[in-house]
Amino acid sequence: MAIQQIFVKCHNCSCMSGPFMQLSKEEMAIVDQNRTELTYNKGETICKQGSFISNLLFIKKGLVKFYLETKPTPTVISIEKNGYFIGLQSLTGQRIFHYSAEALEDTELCLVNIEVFQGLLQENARFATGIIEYINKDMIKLYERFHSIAHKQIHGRFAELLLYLKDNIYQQNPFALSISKKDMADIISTSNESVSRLCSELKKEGIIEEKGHTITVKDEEKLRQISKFG
Amino acid sequence: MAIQQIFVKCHNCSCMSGPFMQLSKEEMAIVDQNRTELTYNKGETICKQGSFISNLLFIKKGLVKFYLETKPTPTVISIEKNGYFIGLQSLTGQRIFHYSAEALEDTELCLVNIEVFQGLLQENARFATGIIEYINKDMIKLYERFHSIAHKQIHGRFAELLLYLKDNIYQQNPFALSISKKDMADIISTSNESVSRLCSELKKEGIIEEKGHTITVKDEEKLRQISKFG
DNA sequence: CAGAGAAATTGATACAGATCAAGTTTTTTA
DNA sequence: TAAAAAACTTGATCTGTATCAATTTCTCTG
Repeated sequence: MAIQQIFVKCHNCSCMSGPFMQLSKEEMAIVDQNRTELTYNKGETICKQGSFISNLLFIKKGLVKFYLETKPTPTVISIEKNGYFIGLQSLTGQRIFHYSAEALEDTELCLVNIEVFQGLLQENARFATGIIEYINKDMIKLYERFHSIAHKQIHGRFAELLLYLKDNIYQQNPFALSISKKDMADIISTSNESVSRLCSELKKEGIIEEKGHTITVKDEEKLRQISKFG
Repeated sequence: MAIQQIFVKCHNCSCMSGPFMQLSKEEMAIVDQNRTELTYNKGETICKQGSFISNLLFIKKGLVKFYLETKPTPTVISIEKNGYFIGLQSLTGQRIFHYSAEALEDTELCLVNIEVFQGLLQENARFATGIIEYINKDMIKLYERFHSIAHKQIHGRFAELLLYLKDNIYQQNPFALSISKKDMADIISTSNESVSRLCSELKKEGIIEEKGHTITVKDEEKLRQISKFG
C-alpha cells in the first residue's frame, strides 16, 4: 500500500453524489482536512473482521471483496466497486469491523477519520438521514442475496453472478474477469469444481463464451431464466 | 385486528430504551399525538412486501416472522419479539415494505406515522444516529444468519435455532413453542420432515426433551457444539 | 364428542452438489 | 526460460437433504 500524494479535493470527488451532498462547505472542509488516500494491491487485506476501526473507507477505484472470517470457508457478503463506503456498519457502540475486506483488483481508497464522521452525524441530521438511506440500500441488497443462497441452487446462483458482474461490476458485455473462479465459488457458496462445471455447461449450451479471462454473454435471456428459476 | 383503547403514554413505554431516549419532551409529545395501537391475532399478516408504508411499527408484545415473498417457499429473514421496530429499512426514496410480516403469536403493535418519524430524523441528529446504530445491529445479525444458511448444515442450523429460541425469544429453559415445526423449517431453510428428524435425533441422544409443545434443553453444552460445528 | 383437516412422524428413494483424484493449463518466481 | 506453484478442468464417487409416500397424532369445528 502506498500513500497517494496528489489528492482531488472532496467537492470534485465521486463520493459527492451520495449523503455527502448534504454537507455544508464548512463541513466538507473538515472532511477534507481529516482524510487521506491509499492504494492497495490486488490480494491485499484492507481490513480484518474484529479489528478496531479508525477510518471509514470510500472506494475510489477497484474492486473489493467483503467476507466473514468463517472456517473452513470464508462467507462472502458482497463485492463492491468504486462508490462504496466501507465501515458504516461499525457506527455502533463497539467500533470494530464486522467483516474483512480484500482488494480483488488494485484499489484506491479514501480514508475519513471516524470520529470526524461521527461528529458530522451528530451535527447534521440531513447527513445522518442520507447515511440511513445508504445503509438501508445495502441491507435490502443483502436480503436478495440471502434469498439466493437460501433457496436457489448453484445454476441459478451462478447465472445471477454472471449477470451481476456484467451489469453492475464491469458494465460491459465482453468483460474481462479480474477475479478467480475460486472467488466466484466463494461468492455463491459452492466449490471451485462446481464453478468449473457450471461454466463448461453454459459454454456447451452457447449461453456464454470464454476466451482466457474474457467472458461474453451470448444469450442473456436464457441466462436470466436460469438465474430466476434454476 | 382491534384498536386498543387504553394507551400507555410514550414516556412509560418500553421503546424508550432505544433511540427514542434522544428525543426531547416536545418531540415525544409529537410522537404521542401521531401514533396508535393495534392487536394482530396469531397467523395474521401485519405487512406485505411491496406495499406502501405509512407507519413504522413497534412490537409491544408478541412474536413476528419477517419473510420475503419468494416462490415456492418464503425466505424467512428473522423472527422478532417485543422491542423491535418494523419498517426502518423502508426509510429510503421508495417508501415500501421490503419484507412481509406475520404474527406468530397474538401481537400488540404501536404504529407511528412515518412522515412524523422522518421529520424527527431531519430535526434531531442524535435521534438519527441512534437509528443508524439500531439498523446496524440488525444488519450484523443478518450477517451471522447469512453465514449460517450459507455454510452450516441443518444439524447446526437447528441447534442454533433452539438456542436462539431459548436464550432470546422465550428466555427460559423449559419453553413452550408458539411456532410450528413448519415455521422452524422455514426459518432454517429446510423441510418440515427434516425438522422432525432432527428433533427426534436430539431427543434420542438426550440433548433435548419434548412434551407436547414444551421443549427442555437438557445438554446445552452439546447443543452448542452442534450449533458451532454441526 | 365425533369427524375432518392440519401438523407431525417415519421410512424409502432420488438427486444435487461436495469431495476425492488425476490430470492440464496458466501464472509466478528464480 | 525452466521449474515450481497455483489455478482450473473433468470424471468418479459419496453424502446430506429434499422429495415422495404412508401413517399417526393433534387440533379445530360443528
